Amino acid sequence: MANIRDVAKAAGVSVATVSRYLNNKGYISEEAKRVIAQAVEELNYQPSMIARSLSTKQSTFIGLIVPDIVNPFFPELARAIEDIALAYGYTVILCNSDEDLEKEINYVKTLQQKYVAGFIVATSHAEAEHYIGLDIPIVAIDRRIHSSIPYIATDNREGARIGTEHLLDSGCTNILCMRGPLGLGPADDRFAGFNDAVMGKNINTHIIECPFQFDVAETMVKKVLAEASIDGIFASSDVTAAGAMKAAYSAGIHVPSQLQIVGYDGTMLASQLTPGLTTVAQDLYRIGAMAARMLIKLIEGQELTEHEVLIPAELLIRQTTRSGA
Amino acid sequence: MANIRDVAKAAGVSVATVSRYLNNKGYISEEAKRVIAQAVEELNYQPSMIARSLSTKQSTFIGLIVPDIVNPFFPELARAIEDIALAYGYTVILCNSDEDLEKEINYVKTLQQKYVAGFIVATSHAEAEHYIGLDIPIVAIDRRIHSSIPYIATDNREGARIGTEHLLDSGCTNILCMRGPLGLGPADDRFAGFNDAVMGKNINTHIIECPFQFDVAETMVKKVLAEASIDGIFASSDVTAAGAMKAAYSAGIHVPSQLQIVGYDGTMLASQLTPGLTTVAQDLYRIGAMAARMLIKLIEGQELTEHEVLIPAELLIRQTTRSGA
DNA sequence: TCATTATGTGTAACCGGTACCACATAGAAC
DNA sequence: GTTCTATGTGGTACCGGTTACACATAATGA
Repeated sequence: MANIRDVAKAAGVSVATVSRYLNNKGYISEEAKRVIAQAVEELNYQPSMIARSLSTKQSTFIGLIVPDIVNPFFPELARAIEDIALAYGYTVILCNSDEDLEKEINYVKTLQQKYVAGFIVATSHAEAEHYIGLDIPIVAIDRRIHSSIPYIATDNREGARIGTEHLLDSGCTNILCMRGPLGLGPADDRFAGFNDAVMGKNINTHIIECPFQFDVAETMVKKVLAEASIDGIFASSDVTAAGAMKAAYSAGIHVPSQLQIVGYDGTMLASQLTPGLTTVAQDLYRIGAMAARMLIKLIEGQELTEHEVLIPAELLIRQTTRSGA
Repeated sequence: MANIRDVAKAAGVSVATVSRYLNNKGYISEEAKRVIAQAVEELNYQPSMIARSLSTKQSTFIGLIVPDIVNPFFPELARAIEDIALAYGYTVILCNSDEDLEKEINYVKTLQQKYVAGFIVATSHAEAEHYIGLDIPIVAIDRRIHSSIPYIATDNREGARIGTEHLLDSGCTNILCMRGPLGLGPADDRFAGFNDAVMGKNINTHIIECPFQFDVAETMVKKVLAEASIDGIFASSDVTAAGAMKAAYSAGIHVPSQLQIVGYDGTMLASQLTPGLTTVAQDLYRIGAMAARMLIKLIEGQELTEHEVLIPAELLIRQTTRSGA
């Protein structure tokens, strides 16, 4: 592969001129532009990003840290981030942390060695120290890491309130709330939103804490349905809602006539279930895209206009609730 | 950040010695090891992979090109690849091609500039020229690119045969085959497997060509169900099977008592549907992991023992077919 | 007319590693 | 005693870019 000196020689100019040409920096005559362009063409020259990175100490890699890309919540985020990154000339490095702090720290370290320009982090365990010390731009998605780190998420509390309200409007009076893990920001927020909705109303509520896992959700809900009479479920993710649907099916309980279910996230999964899952949709693409844009701004030294952004959620009424049937 | 010269100075040795120490190459005295290790520790030194890459013209980046990470087939692959890559010290760059040739070529170009060590490609359009000319290791997943490029996939023909056979065994006699796009390797193979199974049997078959998209599948199946009497569907992906389930539900056709459905892929989606989707499972993790291992072998200059690997598929019987009900 | 500024280009140090080569020493082999 | 080999270390060119600085020349302003 040709390098910049080959191009300079072929064009009959110095490497500095070629470099200026490539970066649109400083003065270059039209004539120089012409001959360089021709040389670049002839040699099929492509500048080495590695060499450029070494010299400028900058790079065009963005590290994306997610708990597990297999969770349907994350591919949509990743997709958005990748789209924006591509548009701005960045590439995305995929990291699965498995919610494992050590793995996460390790990743950050490794990627620093590789001069990543910044991180988008969709996982965290309050152990913010590992991030705030870094002199690399970071944007947090979904879960807040630290007040100093820009943060983008859905307005989970309001979203959960809307979703629960929908169950209420559809006539549910015995509601099971499948809240997410205690201490996990978004899960806590959604639970708060659920409470906002039922508070003061004459509603029987059952609360269970359930991880964002299909199997566990199915098992837990099966048990609850056997013991209590429930006519509505607010699940704090689509995956756990899917588990609840399965449990209802096994128990011979018809959805939505006997039991109504509202999920959360608005992933593909929700739309592909039968019956279609009514869900509180996060605008995942918008969140991802916005995070990517913010990160790139930070990387390129621009000021952020907003430090924390809450995106409104939208209720997608489908067939697991009666108004959608 | 400290560099290798700082370490050398602190340890009172030359950079060459430090470099040898870091790479476990050549002779180093125990004493030298000790002082260098100490200096590394003190300075919290981390070698720059960028500089190393520039010098060695190698890197530890693997480019993963998929059509769309949002398709539930790919996250599981990506996950496996990432796991293996991490274990061997590589990092994965995520690229969504959208089946767009230009985008794909562009990606390859960009990543070459960034010195990726190799590609794992899960997308292709027979336009293999863009890959075979590259002097970078490539491994193809799922879809064959060219005979010169190592290829790993499920034994789709046999998998489809097993899946179809299962419908036959469960008593279906009017079977709809939702084949994937014509000309797409795995889709053609699966269709061949379907034919292998029904050939010579006294079965009515209906064939439709259906892209791997939920909505399209739902619409197409709705139409077929309205016009013909079908008691079994072989879908060549879980996503399209999910679409078929939805169509049956809308038409008031009960699964599996009136209509049995077999999907293909064995993604999470299949297990999360209600009723659970009987599906021909690809061992996605194994495929991804194997592809990653093969690629790393190639990158590191080792010989490949196998050039093409077909992984057997496994039938997962769940509740959309009667033997699983 | 002379100083100043805008325009244009080249030289070479630098980013942080790698690795070739020279060189030193010590023990083994002859 | 000399040669050979194994062991250990250092100097420095090189990878392919960027950019500070020096140095031109032409145009502008006082």
